[in-house]
Amino acid sequence: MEGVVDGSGAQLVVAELVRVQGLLRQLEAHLSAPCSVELCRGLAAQIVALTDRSIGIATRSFSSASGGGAHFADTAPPMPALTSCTPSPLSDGSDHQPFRTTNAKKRKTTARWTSQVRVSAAGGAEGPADDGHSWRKYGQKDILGAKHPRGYYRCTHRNTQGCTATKQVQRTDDDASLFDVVYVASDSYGLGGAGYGDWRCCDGDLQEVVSALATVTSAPDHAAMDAADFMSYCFDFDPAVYGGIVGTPSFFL
DNA sequence: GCTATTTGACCAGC
DNA sequence: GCTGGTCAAATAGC
Repeated sequence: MEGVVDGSGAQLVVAELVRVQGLLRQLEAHLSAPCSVELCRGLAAQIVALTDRSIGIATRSFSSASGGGAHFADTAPPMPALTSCTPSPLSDGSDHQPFRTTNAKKRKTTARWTSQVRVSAAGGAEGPADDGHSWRKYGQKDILGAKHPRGYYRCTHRNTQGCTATKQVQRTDDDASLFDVVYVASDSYGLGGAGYGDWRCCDGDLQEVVSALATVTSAPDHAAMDAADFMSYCFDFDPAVYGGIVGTPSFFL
């Protein structure tokens, strides 16, 4: 069996496989030492998600090159289900910047990466559905021109494991059942161009969110990624858990 | 008593 | 000086 993969697709697949290899090594290390079941489970979930994505990327590459000798499309598994992601006002092609290096530094001088999504409240809850990570609220602020205050959350493991991720949650002005959630990662642990291998936070899911941000920024063909790829990278999106991300940001650097 | 949340104050960037 | 992000003391819930 043979196939032809276009260059960008091949690069993405290779990048994914490198990540899989790294995760497997982490898992192997944990298996030979005292290990949190949750941590190992998180690593396994990441490996599964990455392999799914690799297959999906390869499938699309083969499909796009169908006129040039692709042969895998009819046998490869489908892409992970991300079809619940629909366009939102956040990705309307305006100058909105859902994923960016933040130039406007405030206080912190380290580089920061943000990822913004719009999520719906779970059953009319006060806030967006639990995203599966551990957050602790540390502040709330009325924002000029906004009808609703913005809540500030940091990783629960900030003090114990040096996890520096934060997120901001704000109810949208036009629809009280929707929330804009901004995840923020800093490069305190070498995220800036150095990959994602220096995490000390044991919250596997959160670790993946932020490490994914760094991986995307350093991916060789990140510009070719679409919104589904982005969400897949950043959240391993599970609508059953997250309560429905109704908007996926356009990819931006 | 411990942990999480609230909220006013403080600080830095513009 | 204004605004947004963070700090930290006070408070609430378990």
